[in-house]
Amino acid sequence: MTLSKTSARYGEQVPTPHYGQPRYRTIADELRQRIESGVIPPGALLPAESALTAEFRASRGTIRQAIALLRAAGVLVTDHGRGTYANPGSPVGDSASEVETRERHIAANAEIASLFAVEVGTVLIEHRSITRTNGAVSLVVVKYRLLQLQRDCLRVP
Amino acid sequence: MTLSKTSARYGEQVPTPHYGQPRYRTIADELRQRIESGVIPPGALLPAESALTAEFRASRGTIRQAIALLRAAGVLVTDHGRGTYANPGSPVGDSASEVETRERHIAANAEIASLFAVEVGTVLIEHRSITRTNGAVSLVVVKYRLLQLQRDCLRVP
DNA sequence: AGAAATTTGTCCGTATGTATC
DNA sequence: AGATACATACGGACAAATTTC
Repeated sequence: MTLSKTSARYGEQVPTPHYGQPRYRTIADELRQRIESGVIPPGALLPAESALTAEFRASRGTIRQAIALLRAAGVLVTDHGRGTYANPGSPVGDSASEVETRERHIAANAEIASLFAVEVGTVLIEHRSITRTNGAVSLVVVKYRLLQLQRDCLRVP
Repeated sequence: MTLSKTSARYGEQVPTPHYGQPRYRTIADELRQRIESGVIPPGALLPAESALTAEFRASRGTIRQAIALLRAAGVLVTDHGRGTYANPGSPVGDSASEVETRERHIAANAEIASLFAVEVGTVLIEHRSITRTNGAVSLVVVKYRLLQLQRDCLRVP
């Protein structure tokens, strides 16, 4: 029911709710900014997870989720008993972009239905892809395709 | 070493130790095999996380780690309140297909505006792509981009 | 070389929010 | 509106790799 804006700010303890951005993404953005701004130079070790836990007042799992995000983006590298450090060999370091995708079934509206030459209300697959560059949404891609089962593509073992 | 009694076999449940492969990877391999072997056909929903928890006798976090692995590999797709299913796989790309594209400027509606975090009515670039396979429309892709990128690349070293 | 401390890896259980059916 | 299912977050425990003493 679309609750009005709760004036909850981060930095304090949030029980569980994720307003707007989840906590781990906020932390990831903060860490990436530190790297891009030079606070954490390339190759330098980040504070230990236990330290980040204390600083961001988040659980270790949440910190690790944030780190995993940046590791997947190639921004960070982690060695087992050693630590996590800023990847010295990141191409631009700046244009790190993450893609978030999502698929769902939808009923075709008039516009889409006419494109596919099907009846309005026909179930289609909608594939959404949101690309964030430096944390900001830079590209949105929406794909539509028919729900028909594809007998043409067979998996090879 | 010299501790020859590290065996906490317990029969079925492993308390914490990870022998050889971590548990979540073993589970991921098992799930992948089910998909490739056809036990879980493309597009079919996987059992819910709660069900997998019971079947593999693992915690939900571990199940989710396994699923995340396959999702990153493009094997699985997850919808929020719906479920996780085997990725139907590659789009068409089968027989002769033609692509028709068009690009134009549009004003952001409420939905798109919120995604980009801009005001409704902001001018965006819309790129449409219609793919016809054997004459019939099989795929429609709509991309949205900001008209001006904000202070991204092009940094002086 | 060995032992302890540090740090990341894995796993569990629980609670609550949010989206979908 | 209720049930179901995924998402986020917390806290604790132990394992494994590395560093330090």
